[in-house]
Amino acid sequence: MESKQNTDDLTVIDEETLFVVSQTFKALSDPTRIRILYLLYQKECSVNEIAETLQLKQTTVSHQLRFLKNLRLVKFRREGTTIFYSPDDEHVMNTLKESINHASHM
Amino acid sequence: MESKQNTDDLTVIDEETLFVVSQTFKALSDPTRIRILYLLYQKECSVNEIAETLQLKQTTVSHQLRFLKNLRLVKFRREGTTIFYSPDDEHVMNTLKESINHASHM
DNA sequence: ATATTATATGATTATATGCTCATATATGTA
DNA sequence: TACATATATGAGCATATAATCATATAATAT
Repeated sequence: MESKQNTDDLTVIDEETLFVVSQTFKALSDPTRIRILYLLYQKECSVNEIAETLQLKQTTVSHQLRFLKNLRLVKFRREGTTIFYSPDDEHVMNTLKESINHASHM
Repeated sequence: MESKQNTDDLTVIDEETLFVVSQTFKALSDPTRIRILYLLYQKECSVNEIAETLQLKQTTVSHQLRFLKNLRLVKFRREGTTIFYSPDDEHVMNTLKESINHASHM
């Protein structure tokens, strides 16, 4: 782990790691994004499929997909006019699944 | 897992789980809270120790600790006028540590 | 070229968030 | 009691965020 140590032997998180980690958790901190990711985890979906399944506006889904795309948490492929999205970060998806499991067993 | 299934066999996250999970990740989505939690993971600290170590205002630390306390992510004990904080959710701390490790190895 | 369908983008608005200041509360001590 | 120290709280402000509307872009078919 990239880190510095002070005189008390405390490990300090470097700036870049702090940024990446906080951004990643921010992606998972919104109910809409969680629902989208969890849906994609189960099934590759088009934008409209996501919107219909989760009862969201198409633009809302599109905006959130852009967010997730920027963080490389989802990938996509085009088929005609339709674009299919799927998860693209195994580690983050595992974290999400684990947390959902943990929370739902409380 | 508490869940419902629709005709496409898609698991939908129940409202309560969705709330808990998103709140938990929200706690980890802020750099200041990450730094506080990571410090407490290494060493039980008083409010002032946290503030001095991380170069934060005492009030800032106190507000963030209240946030973390409400989610039961930290616990505390009193010793005179000093209050010592420490982590109180092993699962969340493991998630945080794992993510920091993962991100710092990129 | 025009129409249709799917998706993306920009602007706007309402709400949430995090930090700071001033101040309150709590404990211990002279 | 009065004072000092540690921590907590409330209000205000600046910024971030998420949803929505209107509209743009892209691919396809007629």
